[in-house]
Amino acid sequence: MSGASGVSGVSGVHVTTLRRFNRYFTRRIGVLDDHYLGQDRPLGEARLLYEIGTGASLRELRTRLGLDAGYLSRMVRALEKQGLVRVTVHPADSRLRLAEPTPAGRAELAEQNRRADDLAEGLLRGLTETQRGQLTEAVAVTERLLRLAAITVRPVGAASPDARACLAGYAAELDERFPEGYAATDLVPPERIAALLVAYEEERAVGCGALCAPDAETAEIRHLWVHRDARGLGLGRRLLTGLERVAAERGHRVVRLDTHKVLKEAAAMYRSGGYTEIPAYDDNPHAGYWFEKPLTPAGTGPPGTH
Amino acid sequence: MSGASGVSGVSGVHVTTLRRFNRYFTRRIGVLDDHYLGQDRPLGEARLLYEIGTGASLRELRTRLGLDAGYLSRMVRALEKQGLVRVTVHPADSRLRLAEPTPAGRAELAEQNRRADDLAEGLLRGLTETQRGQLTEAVAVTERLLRLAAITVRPVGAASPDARACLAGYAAELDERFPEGYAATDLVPPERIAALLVAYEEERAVGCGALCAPDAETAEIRHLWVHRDARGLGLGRRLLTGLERVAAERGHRVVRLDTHKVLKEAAAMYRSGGYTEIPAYDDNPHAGYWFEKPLTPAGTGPPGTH
DNA sequence: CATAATCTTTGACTTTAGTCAAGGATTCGC
DNA sequence: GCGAATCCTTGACTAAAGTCAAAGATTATG
Repeated sequence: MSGASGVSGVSGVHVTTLRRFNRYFTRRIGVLDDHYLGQDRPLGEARLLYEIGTGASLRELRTRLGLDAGYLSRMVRALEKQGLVRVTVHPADSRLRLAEPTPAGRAELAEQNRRADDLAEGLLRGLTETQRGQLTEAVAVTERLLRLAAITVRPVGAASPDARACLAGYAAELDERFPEGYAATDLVPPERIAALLVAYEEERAVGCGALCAPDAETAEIRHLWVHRDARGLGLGRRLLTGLERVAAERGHRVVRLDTHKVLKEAAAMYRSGGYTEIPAYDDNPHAGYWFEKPLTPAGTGPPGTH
Repeated sequence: MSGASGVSGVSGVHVTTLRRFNRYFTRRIGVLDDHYLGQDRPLGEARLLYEIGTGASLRELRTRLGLDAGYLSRMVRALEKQGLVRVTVHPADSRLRLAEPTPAGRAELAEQNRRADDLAEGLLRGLTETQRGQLTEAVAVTERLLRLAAITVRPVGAASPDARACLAGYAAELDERFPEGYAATDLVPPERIAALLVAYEEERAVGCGALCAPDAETAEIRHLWVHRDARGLGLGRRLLTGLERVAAERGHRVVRLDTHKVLKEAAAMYRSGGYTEIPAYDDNPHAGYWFEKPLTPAGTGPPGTH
């Protein structure tokens, strides 16, 4: 029916299988879901209540649900009239409104949840325990890969808000994990960052990696970090190879990096990514391993995803 | 958040994973899909055009899409006015109307298809070839298990339309596969069928199996069949065990069956299901193997899915 | 501190989606 | 061949979903 293989190099089998699944899934599960969750309530309101969850600003809801401001305003008002949510002014910015569920709203959310659980249970009840395990496994793999596929890695200014947010997240996490702690002042100052890549999952920054250029020959990778929510997807590796490509494009011939003794997974990733351990090249008090890897000149190999 | 494990015996991990996936998938893919496929057209019309495909009766469309008759009638009329479909009277039954796409409609369908392909390709492009393979595999397993979970097996009168349709499908297929052919008159007449199970996938009969009772001691399984579209799901086994349970409930102590030399897969399934080959117990000209299996009395073991 | 930008509300719409019931045209079942 | 059932159409609605623009209240910015 549809073309066997596009110019993109994506095989037609994959496209066909994914499309068939998509059709099947949205038709069967999506429909059920909408029908049961909404129950006596218009779907829009049910979804809105769900997204409000334990509380959210209208602005957030507007972008998350992609709704018109006027439409949202009215729906929130409707939920408020039904006694399901309470709307307050944001304490710091009084242009913003915050919506949070009342006890009645929470009860309704719990009921929504119960029904969704029932739905899932009903589905699984038709399978043997072995099959349930297989389904869970397959579903987890699917989700992981779909998420990974949706993440884009882009170069970003080192002083941009997304970059700062990621670096702050990085520092905060290291401060937790390092016995000696980690201060924001331990970060490389923006002006010494030669390039910075940020990974975006649906416009949300979920990881970063910086490149410094101590000299023309050598590049140094620093602050490679992936947000907790996006771990286990293979994103660290993607950021790493992305940084290597940038370094190669800029004419560097070798890339080096260090990592803390505590971060065993990181060290393992570097080793399996072609890095070899070398003697200390600086006196970074947080470093426990130093690695380097020769770069193949830019232009070799296929163009990567950007 | 949600209960760890319901009374149903379905573990909470499975429920949670499935729900999370459902949420993620419908939000991310479903939304995209609707948005792209519809384009300038209301979703309802786009979906209708899609379901019309190369042609379909309004009655079929109505049940497939679950629409109100009046609503459907008007939407079809709208598509007709836009020059996308043509409606004709069914040649055999002039109550029925057939809708088929005009060249313009076909062009629009092709465009829909192209966009859906693009969407899937765009998704897959973010993955390595290995990952694409993993995704395709995981997605296939998921679909297979979700389908299987949705199939119900019910006892049905041997003369009911569903039963007749299945038996006709069975006969037609055997006629194709047996070198000596198979006539509808080779089927067991309805009055000699003691019980008949039909498997339903969303109200469509996709498999059957009959039970005869030559004597109080012995039950005989016949006409076990699964529709092509529903093969590879493990449905044959489910019908088989269902029939065995019915036989046990009726007090039979042994169940027997035969199968054609050509149907190697069937023989393999019987063997792995606890059947042992025995000498011919009748002179069925189509039989090549004869099997039997002792039954454990009813009431033993957990109650099964009905 | 004026001006621009942001966030929300409100009024006035339109479009989509869907329901219900009456009735005409056929076909089925006895 | 007659009544029941089936399939479709039409009229008359309702509710949900969504759009657009104007305007009020704040907050950011040069």
